[in-house]
Amino acid sequence: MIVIKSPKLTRSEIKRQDIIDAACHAFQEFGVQATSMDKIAELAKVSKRTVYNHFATKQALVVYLLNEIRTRTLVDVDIDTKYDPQRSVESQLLTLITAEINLYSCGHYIDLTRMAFGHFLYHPEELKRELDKVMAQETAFQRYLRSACEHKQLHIPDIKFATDQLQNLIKGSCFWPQFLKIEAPLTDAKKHHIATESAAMFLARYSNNQ
Amino acid sequence: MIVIKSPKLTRSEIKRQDIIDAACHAFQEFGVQATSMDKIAELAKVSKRTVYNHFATKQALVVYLLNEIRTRTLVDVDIDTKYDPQRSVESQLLTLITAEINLYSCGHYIDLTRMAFGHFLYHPEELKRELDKVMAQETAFQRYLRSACEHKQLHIPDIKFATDQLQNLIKGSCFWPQFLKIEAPLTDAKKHHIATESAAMFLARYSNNQ
DNA sequence: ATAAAAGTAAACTAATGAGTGTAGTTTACT
DNA sequence: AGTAAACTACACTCATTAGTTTACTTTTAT
Repeated sequence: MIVIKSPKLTRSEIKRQDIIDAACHAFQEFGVQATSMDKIAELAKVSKRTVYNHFATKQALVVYLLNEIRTRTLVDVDIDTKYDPQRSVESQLLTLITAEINLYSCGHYIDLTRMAFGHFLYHPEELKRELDKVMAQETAFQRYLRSACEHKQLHIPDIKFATDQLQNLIKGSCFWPQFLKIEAPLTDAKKHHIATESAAMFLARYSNNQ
Repeated sequence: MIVIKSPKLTRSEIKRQDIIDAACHAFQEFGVQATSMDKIAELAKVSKRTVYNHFATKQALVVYLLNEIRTRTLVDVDIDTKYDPQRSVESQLLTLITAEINLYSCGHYIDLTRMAFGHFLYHPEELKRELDKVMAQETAFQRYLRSACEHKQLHIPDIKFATDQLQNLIKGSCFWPQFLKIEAPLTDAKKHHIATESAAMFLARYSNNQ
């Protein structure tokens, strides 16, 4: 369960935080639709009126959380994305893949996505808009692959497509099963296995060596 | 939109079918929660009481549809899954992949999954149970890969894992984007491209030749 | 032709949920 | 200490929804 916190202390802000935590928790567990404002007030141990003092409508609360979520999750994106001649491509790719897997595994990412999902599944236009904002930054792989191609370490005719392939390999094992809660969280051993195997398959296809 | 039909003719059965169609349609479009029984009656052009004559509760209607869906979607699974020495592995793999892609692309599959999803996203235990029923039959790839390994055409240490990898490559491009309605339906050219590239990557990793 | 089976419209219950209004209490700040 | 801002409990409105009841009509099958 994700919990959004910041270190301040007035009573009003504490209450507000309690509301946010409760909403976050409940939305993730039961979905937005199935969570009433009364329930949130009860969970936050706050009067219903206070909830409405902080968030004029339920929709406002949902929107606030979704924005908060996007800004909080997009912090970790800046890894080095240039090919480094000192290290093997395989090793560098593994680093990137591992970072991606860890993003998915921290729990936050999944929980947040679950919440966003419940809200957006039947609002595809809104979803697309939000997703486009994210997409702009989701190109760490792409940048690295382009760089490695320029150094003749990889041979990739269509970098966007190859990026998708690699991401599909990872998400299919690390993201979706967790998202659907049909599999237990991955152990480090499994994560490592998936990372090396994904890299191996990708390099088998696109490596320039031999 | 999926429509479940069978060719009979009493008035009662026509009405029943209208209800089922309407429910199917509405559940897929708006989600189960957001669709009221009144709405279904209205869409089916049937009195509310008639809905309740056919389905005692909303839950019963949902359950009926989900079962219907499972049995209807699982028809197409029986393709030949043995390695055929007369044809190349690549060609055979392409056949299987194409069949899988077509399953995802027929629209039915996606729509049905969307509906099931809205229902199951916050009922993980139920989801797992349903999924297990499906899993038992989702091994067409697995059977073929095992067969090809026995004929020394492929070298795969972990067949289950490799199957997942292949399926992830396909689903990531053909299923999830459609499911989320963030991409237009695939053209035949795109489908073919994804199929050949998935096969190419898979074989680059696991082929025994060379 | 007629009776049983199935459909209809419309009014109903009971519950839930979003959001408001109010009168009184607690907290924070000067 | 005193005031404004924020919190509380609680009663309220209004809309929606699952499911029922009733009195009546249409279909179907003998």
